[in-house]
Amino acid sequence: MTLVRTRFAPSPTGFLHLGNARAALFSWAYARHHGGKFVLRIEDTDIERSTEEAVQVILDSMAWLGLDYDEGPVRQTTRLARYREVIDAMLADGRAYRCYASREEIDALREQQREANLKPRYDGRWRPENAAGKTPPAGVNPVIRFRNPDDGDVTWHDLVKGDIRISNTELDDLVIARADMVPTYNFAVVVDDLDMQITHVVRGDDHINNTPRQINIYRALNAPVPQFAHLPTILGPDGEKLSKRHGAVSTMQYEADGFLSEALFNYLARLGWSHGDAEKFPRDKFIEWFDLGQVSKSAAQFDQAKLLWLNREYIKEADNQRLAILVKPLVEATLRENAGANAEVEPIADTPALSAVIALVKDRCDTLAQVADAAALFYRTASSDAALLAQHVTAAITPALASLKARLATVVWEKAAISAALKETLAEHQLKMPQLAIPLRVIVTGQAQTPSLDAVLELFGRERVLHALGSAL
RNA sequence: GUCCCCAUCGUCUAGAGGCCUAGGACAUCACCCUUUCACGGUGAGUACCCGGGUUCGAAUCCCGGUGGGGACGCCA
Repeated sequence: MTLVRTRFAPSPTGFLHLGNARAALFSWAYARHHGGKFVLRIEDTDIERSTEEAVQVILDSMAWLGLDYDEGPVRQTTRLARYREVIDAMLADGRAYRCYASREEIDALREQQREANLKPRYDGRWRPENAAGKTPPAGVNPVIRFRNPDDGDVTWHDLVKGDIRISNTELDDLVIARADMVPTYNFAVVVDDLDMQITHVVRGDDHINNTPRQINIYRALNAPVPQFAHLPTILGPDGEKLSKRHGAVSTMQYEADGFLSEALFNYLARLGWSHGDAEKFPRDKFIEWFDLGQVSKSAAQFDQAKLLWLNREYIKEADNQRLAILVKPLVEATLRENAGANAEVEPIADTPALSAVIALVKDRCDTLAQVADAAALFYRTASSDAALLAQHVTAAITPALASLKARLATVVWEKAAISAALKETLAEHQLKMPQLAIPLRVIVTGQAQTPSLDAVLELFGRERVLHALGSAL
């Protein structure tokens, strides 16, 4: 029984969108489930577009989601000599050859084929047998092409999609090294997966069409072919493919938007994979249950509403101290925003304790951003809203408010006693709770809707409540 | 255009020939609870793409359409 080794091999050319993140997640889970190893490789052979920032984003995203790797990150640009070595060997015995065709020439060929309703394919014009009489044009650095088999089929049993067969007549001699000798994707992956002894290649199904080319290279290298598992695409809310230029959102954006990483983890795990009726499960259950056989074959549409539901669920059960740490900067940002851009805003007060505030408000929040908004109420000086006051604090209710104020001045300051004071006032003035509660909310908090009033008053503190009542009456 | 992949409620999915008058979850709607807003509880509606086979019997197997997605780079 060979050890399972999987890898995640993103290219650092922008942010890591959800499709990539899920490929990483499934690849990671497969290795973890089987007690294998998970390798991170940075595919940075596209030197033009690869950036250091993008590498960092990949690292950050994986760390946030808790996808730990056993080896790497290995950068392809550090392995150039190795690719060169393999290419030289292939060149030496004709498994690969130099092609001197210019880009313009190839473009023209493709154009011509498209017009004839043919699939654009390289025609083998610099294959040794065709180039016999030709002299390489002076000053042209050739690209290296892989000599693909001319006939026969390439077949493999995909662990997600099942048996797939593609005819070699559909393929052509692909470029494996650019004119500057930097290898291209299809070649570098094979050499890397080989050298890193990857046993299971788990990746997006947009790579299905690359797979037969890669299998042919494995064969040319006389190397064992790994197992392949091609995951279905994640579609955006509009049913379009998620891509960097179309509606895709960076994984880290979800953190910024107030999602808990366990919620995104769970959502991504459940998107395109299932375990019976299980909807909400922790990461260790996912590892225990995960297998490629349960991955669905068809593309899945991203559903923000369901992610929000999971986020709400995880917020509800999250430790309040932990939430307080995550939410504090958001509350301060909200206060700063309310105060105006230039205003000095001090760090939020210690009383009431942020964790206590969060405990009270979190039930009604989908995101940490909403938690912060709700919590900010307890830390800003009540901005009295004249219109709301006029609407709710009528002459009819002032006597009751006054007697409540008197009671609150002496009552023991805790929820039950405050509640009792409210009820006594109601009885005395023959009122229903909403008749008193809403004006009081408006006076104390500046808004008509808040969590349970007794709890809100308790957290606001006697001083602030009496002060607010004093200025309103 | 050529090739490849896919097809169950609006969405994610369960379903491996009879257990399916198709189950769960999100969303929606209704009712209940209620100190407002929420939370919570109960319930409802909504789906097997179409057409042919195979079979005593098909959401499940086969073929053909249709629809969607992907690939066809000196990108990955």
